[in-house]
Amino acid sequence: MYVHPLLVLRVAPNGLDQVRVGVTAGRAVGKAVVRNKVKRRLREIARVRLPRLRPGYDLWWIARRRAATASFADLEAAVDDLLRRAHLLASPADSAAPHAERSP
RNA sequence: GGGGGCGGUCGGGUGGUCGCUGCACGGCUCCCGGCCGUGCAGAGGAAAGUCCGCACUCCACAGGGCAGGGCGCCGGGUAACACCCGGGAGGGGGCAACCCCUCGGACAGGGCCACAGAAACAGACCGCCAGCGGCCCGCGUGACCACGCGGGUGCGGGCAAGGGUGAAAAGGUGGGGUAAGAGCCCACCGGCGUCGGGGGCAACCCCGGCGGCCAGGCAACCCCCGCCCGGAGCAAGGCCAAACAGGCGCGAGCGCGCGGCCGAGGCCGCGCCGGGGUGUGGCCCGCACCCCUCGAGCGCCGGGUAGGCCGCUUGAGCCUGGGGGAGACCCCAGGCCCAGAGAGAUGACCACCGCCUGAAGCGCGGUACCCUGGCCGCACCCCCGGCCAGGCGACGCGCGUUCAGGUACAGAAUGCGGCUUACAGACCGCCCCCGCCG
RNA sequence: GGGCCCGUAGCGCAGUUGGGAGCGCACCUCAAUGGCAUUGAGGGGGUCGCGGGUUCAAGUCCCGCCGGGUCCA
Repeated sequence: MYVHPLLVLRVAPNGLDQVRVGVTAGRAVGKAVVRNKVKRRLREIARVRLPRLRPGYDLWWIARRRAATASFADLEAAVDDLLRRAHLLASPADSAAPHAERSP
């Protein structure tokens, strides 16, 4: 589990040769309009980065309260920060294995 | 020009790149399924809150009643409503246009009305009034004892006008009447009841007559009267149906050797041979695993979980035109198909335009004040006053180039009719008030 | 999609035949102590979640909103 002021990222190996992504925005984020918007933005950000991700893991993005007022660029920066810290980018320079937690 | 009232409409647009959901067509792939391409469509006036009413589905139900809940002036609209329209009565706000609130019953009964006050629904505290009895005080006649008048006090009565309390106290004014008074009686006014006439479908309104002043409030306290309501909810409900468990059937050794146990004939473990089956694979061999009567595996059956499909979007539907009605609304004709997701589809990055607010800019109008010049008056000048011309211009209106900011409330989940709540702003029609000009 | 409960002082809570807004802790002042704690005496502090309505009078009754919690399918 990796934590950022805007987001929480949980990672678990899925035993497949692909990446699966889930997005959550709970009631603390806001009303339905705000929650839907945050989830749409997170899906878009994850979709663009999909081909650059290390396969074999499930990614669970959880929006925190301050994500409701964050800009799109702020969310992008948060996602990139968490991906880097989780060693999930499939670049050859970073070859360390991600620290996967037990599946909940 | 400014401010306001009522009714109604809209609530961003166009284009590009990368993406999402559904449907149709075409293509690819070995089936299930999936992929690619093209085209079309893809959130709201409140989709919201879930406060009412329906449709729909399942369960229950002969009929009636009880309990519980809701509604409550009259007429109309509607599938129905606690909604809507029109009207009525009472109360309130606003100069006005107009807006808001209330609506069966208090002689069917029960209950409550704090504090204050005599009394809160029935009466007498201070009072007012005569009568009776003794005593006290004062005044007058008179000899201090008697008599008369007035006052105080006591007793049993009459009265309800005045004072005072309170949110609320037995109608108001005037007159008659009385020991004092009182609707006790009379006139008028107000209210109630009733009768007659007129208007209105009705609630109700208007006019006239008569009657007696019989007399509080709260039913958003219980209650009474009238009307309405069976329960649950699309996770309703229906269809298909893995895995595991269950039932039935089919189903290949009662082989050999070694070891152990004991009731001496079997049981258990291991190995070998044979056979059956599953997986891998296009098929055979091979390999791995399971089983051979305490049974692997296969087939069938019922209920049905995970999961999938239907329900699921053609409907009290939308648009246009015509007609009826005061309106809500209804009728007719023609045309249209307009989201259907399933952790829940509209996003991201721009470009241009639109709308609103503010600042600067330009143009037009230009009264007051100020500056300059000229003329006139006092007349030699200054000062002062008046008139004319020019300049600067608070301010108003218009224009649209520039810059900055803003562009709300809010996301369908079975559908529909209402109610309530949130909302940047824009537009249309009618009406009211104020100011200015003609 | 339905059912129920709560909101009162800074915090935790009472408040029924509708008429006084209260209790404990905390806070302030004074006393006691050399000082602190304990203790004793006194005191301040409230849009009763918000807005309407019924009533003479509403924390209490009725209606509509807002926030929080909980249960069932």
